Amino acid sequence: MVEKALEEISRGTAEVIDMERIENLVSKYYDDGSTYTVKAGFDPTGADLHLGHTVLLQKLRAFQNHGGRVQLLIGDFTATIGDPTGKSETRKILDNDTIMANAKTYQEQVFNILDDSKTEVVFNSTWLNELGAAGMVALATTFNVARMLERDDFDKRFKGGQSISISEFLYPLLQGYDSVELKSDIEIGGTDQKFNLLMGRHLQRAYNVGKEQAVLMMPILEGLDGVQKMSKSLNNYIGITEEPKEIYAKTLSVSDELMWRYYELLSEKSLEEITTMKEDVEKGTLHPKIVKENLALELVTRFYNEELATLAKEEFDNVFKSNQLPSDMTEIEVEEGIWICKALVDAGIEPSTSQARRDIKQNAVSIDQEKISDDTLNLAAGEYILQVGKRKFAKVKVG
RNA sequence: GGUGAGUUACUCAAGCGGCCAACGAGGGCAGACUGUAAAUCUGCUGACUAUGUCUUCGAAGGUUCGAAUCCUUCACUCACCA
Repeated sequence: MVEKALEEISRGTAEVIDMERIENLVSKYYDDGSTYTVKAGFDPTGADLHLGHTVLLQKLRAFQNHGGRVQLLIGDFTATIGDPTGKSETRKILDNDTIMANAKTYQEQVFNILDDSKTEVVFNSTWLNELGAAGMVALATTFNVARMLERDDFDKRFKGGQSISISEFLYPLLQGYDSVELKSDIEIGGTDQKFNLLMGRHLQRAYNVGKEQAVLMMPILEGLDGVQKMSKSLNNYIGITEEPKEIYAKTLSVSDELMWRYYELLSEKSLEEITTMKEDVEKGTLHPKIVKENLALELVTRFYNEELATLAKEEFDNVFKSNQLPSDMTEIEVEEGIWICKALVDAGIEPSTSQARRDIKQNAVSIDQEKISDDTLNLAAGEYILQVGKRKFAKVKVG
């Protein structure tokens, strides 16, 4: 039992520090039922969760299945600083209302995956607001600049002659201090959080908490481009609240290589199954497209249900395999004789008439499935289906 | 506080007082090929019913027939010195 639990817990991890401690906690749970705490911090800087977040959430869920009590930390205080992780420049700070609104949406979405009876949501402003100047100074004395500069992103920026704000030095300290307050047994985070996560251990020691948290790091999920990490700001993400057909379509658009990565980090399928599929694809007995479709179906099913997943697939196949039209598209009514470019802008499928002209010149625009080439065209009364590229459609009523 | 260097579009980055809506690369969009995949090739990439007009090169002023380019002030960044 303990063996299986540990296997589930270690699946897909990038690095674990103090695995022994995790083993002890889990086996103690199976011995006498005593629970332990697992901390994970979320920065309420964006409103919606995407698949990148779910990698961590699923791991938390795994802990919950084996005696872990999750401390879901909303970094509302630290969000006012901005985590320097992976940033090449100082991040813009957010105002309080936005942060609170984001935190709220987070909580609504998180319990898609987490068991809320085993989750405690905490805000770090609760204790950080109380810390005060003296507390901050005491906290800052536990660390020094040279070690802070060891951090890769600071180091790069420092050597590259870019600005680092003093407040950014405080970020790792404050995140680590959260672990002191929460007396966490384990903290999990992305590999890019390593420095911050280790800070938790350092500070738990410095403040004599009586234990040092184990640290479990998950790989960073690449975004749809397969290169950069999935993030809202890079617009390469799949949000968990997106429409089923969006999730389906976006999943299908990832490269074959990246698909295996997604399987590893996101799918519930066992590692053996995945390996078998991979071999079959290499042997040529299994088409990679089928494998990708299954992944897309699994993801839609997770956030909605099987029925909607099937629908999403049917819709997708209709539109792109049989070249039919999507079942729903934006509809607008316009006046007779409207200029085609204007109509495209009004329908929201082109950002400007200039762009519309360019696209028409490049054979990207069609009316009722017929490509057009005249960018001075005016529409006579009637109903038309306008299309730009492969995926932007609109129904226009003229007259 | 002093000295010097810098700020150009989504990002990096070139830019000689007129040939600058601004080289190039990445990204993005579109076309071909496909499995709406990747890779590859090609075109486009400020706005405007448009061979022209308008707004853009950190901000505000100025010099000039004409300024991204020269001058002044301000803001921000970096380096060295204190």
